[in-house]
Amino acid sequence: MLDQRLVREDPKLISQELARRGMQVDLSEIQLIAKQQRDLEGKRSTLQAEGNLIGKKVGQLIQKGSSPKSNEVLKLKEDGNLIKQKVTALESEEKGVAIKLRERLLNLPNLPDQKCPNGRSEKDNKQIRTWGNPRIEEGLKNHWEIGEKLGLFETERSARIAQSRFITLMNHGAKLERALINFMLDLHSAKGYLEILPPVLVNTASLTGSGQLPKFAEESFRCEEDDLWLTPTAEVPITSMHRDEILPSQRLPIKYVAYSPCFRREAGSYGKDTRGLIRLHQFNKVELYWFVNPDQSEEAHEQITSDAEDVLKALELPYRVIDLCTGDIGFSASRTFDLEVWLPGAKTFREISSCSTCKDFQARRSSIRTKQGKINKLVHTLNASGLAIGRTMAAILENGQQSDGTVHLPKALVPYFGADLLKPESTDQ
RNA sequence: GGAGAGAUGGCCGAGUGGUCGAAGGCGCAGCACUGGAAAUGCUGUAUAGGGGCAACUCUAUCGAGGGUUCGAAUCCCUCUCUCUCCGCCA
Repeated sequence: MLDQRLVREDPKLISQELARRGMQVDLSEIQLIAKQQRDLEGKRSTLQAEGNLIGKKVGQLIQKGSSPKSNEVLKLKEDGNLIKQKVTALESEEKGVAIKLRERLLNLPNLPDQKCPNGRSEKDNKQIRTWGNPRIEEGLKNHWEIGEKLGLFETERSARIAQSRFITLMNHGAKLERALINFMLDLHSAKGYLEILPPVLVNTASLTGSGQLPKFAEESFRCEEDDLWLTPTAEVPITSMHRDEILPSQRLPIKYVAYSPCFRREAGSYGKDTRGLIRLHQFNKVELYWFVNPDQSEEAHEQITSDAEDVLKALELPYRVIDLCTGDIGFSASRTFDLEVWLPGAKTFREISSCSTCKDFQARRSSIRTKQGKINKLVHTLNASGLAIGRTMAAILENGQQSDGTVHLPKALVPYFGADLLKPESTDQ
């Protein structure tokens, strides 16, 4: 959410910055609403001050022995009633305006960072750096071909169990998924991240707090009868961990690592990535999340990105880092670095982690502040996948594939998986 | 699911119609005392919004929403949540 003070005082700046996202937003109306709200509040509180004074006078008179039915008291009561009527009217008007204002504000995305490169689509994203040597050969297989041959997962039966875009991992596939989750959690915990395992059903306030609602309701699965939603990312429950809190400045930064399953409806992506592990309604992810002092979010952004990169390095997976342009960053983000892993079978780089700074955008929606001296300031929040597990498995399969049909596993995984090679097993059911 | 109890500031806890944003304690911060500390003493210590260069000031907030009243933490209604016991259950 944007600061309503900024909306009142400098709407031009907002429309200018949103234009960098490719949005043409006329803020004159919302500015008007914001001003209206403040004027009503001013009028109302002045009136209330008068009313309070009358109340005090009546109390004093009665305590000094005046009769509650004396003319003086009756006159004051009458005045009080008059004011009460006016206040009630103003209040209901103010409430309506405030709700309208909040609605509008909740639908506006974050302002892009000054350093976020201008652009209209992913074509305008900037590559920052690359790591590793992408394996480029003809005849390499896609990860689902490898996985199916090795009996790692089951696609068709999963559609029977649930729908398309669900997967059932089996045998070594299930074990590899588990190994990856544990490996990543351990790697990040060792760096000082506090591990949490949050609820995956979250309420409407949580989804609103991190920015998924109200605008993207069609992206999440919903349990209508309970006002609960399946979380699309652990970012949602983690943000709400500290909703409505004031965090002591010396406690910051707070760094969490969370494993959670994630659920996305993937509305509007019919026919895209229908095979394999890339785009599923349910997938596993290890998420990194920071709450920081507002003046430290830029360094934090570099650091959280580098922490996510460390996973790819440890897994020996070539990747590149992309600075998303203003037209491609998400709703809550101010700046985003995507990590894209090389998939030699698909001969392409695929997003495997999104590292964003939301600055005070989520903090304002969720009311998360920190005390700096006497002043309370909104904290800044950052999140990064560290990493998406399914896509990591896809990358491992495609990068580690060998001509004999086996898959070589990165050394770092051996203690978790128990072997350095995936091969067809006779234990298949 | 059944029965009961409760929700007050960072925490504990008092307050059942009048000047209460709220006693007292704990915690925290500053000052004094000390060689330094402990102990002690004094002072200060909620949040949001508005006005003012500032000192400061106005309004709201005692789980949430409504009502009664000139006036509500206190009375009435509705809801939510928490706790205890019983039942069921991974």
